[in-house]
Amino acid sequence: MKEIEKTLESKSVRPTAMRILIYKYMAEKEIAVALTDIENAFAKSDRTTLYRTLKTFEEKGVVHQIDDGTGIHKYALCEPGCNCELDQDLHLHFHCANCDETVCLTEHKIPHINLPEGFIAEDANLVIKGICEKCSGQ
Amino acid sequence: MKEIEKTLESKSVRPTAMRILIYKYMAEKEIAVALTDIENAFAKSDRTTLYRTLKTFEEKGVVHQIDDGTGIHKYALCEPGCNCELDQDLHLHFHCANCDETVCLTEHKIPHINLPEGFIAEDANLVIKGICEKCSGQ
DNA sequence: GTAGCGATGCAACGGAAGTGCATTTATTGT
DNA sequence: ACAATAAATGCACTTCCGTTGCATCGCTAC
Ligand SMILES: [Mn+2]
Ligand SMILES: [Mn+2]
Ligand SMILES: [Zn+2]
Ligand SMILES: [Zn+2]
Repeated sequence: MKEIEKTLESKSVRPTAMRILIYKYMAEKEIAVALTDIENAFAKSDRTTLYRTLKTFEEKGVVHQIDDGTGIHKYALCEPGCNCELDQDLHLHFHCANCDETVCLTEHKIPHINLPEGFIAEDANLVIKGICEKCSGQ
Repeated sequence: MKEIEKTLESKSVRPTAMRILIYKYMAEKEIAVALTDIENAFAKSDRTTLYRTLKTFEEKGVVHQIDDGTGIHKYALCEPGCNCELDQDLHLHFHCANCDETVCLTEHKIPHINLPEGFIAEDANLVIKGICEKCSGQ
């Protein structure tokens, strides 16, 4: 518990009760979560607060936003040392077509791509869609 | 003109007036287009028709849908020989942070990725965000 | 204590995707 | 050519999320 407070404070995020709960929820889940997921997990919660909490978390480098192609914004906690604010932690994401869960594959970085003349890369997003380990049954 | 009709018919899409117009519009643009773009291009057009036209085009392999991370569905004509229905034409896409335009880089295929044990890949989406050739000024 | 600022909660807005159903237009069979 | 059938189009409406405005609450500093 104190652990979470320290983490938040180290990223200049005031550790309010709600924020600690959200952080804890995301830490327990090992998959990317959507705003609606959190909303459903906490009966007594307001969507706006959750929305702004995630926004703050993102700005302060507590979480990173994931676009897995479903059209729904998902979020996952940043690993220690993740520099995703600087687009320096370009790991790929896997979205399961069966269970709809999305996971970070933090060990798998996006390979460097040679672009045509004139194109300048600043950020990259690579999502693999398929069947996850849980659903493939092994 | 006859050319377009033949293309559509070869993909079992009836070449109606509207469909030919939309196809022509997409062929002239060299970038991915959103439903709203088409809507604005044709003053006298109904969104539903455009929506369903794009859906038909996609199902029949005339266009492929692009998720460039903006949250807006975009579409581009399939190159001749593109097998994107079968997830066999995994080229990457480039989204310009400056002009918001998205282009297909059909020559640049998504590199093969080794996934952890148990994960089965079926599809992939790679979007590079940055500054396009037009905006980088060369 | 009180002034000030950040966090929270409620309500409402907005864009875009998607659906139901009536109408028009094209195709087919006689 | 005509009727029957199917496909395409148009209008209205819905839903889902993300987003914003504004009032209120609660902590913190002076
Ligand atoms: Mn991630
Ligand atoms: Mn493309
Ligand atoms: Zn799964
Ligand atoms: Zn550009």
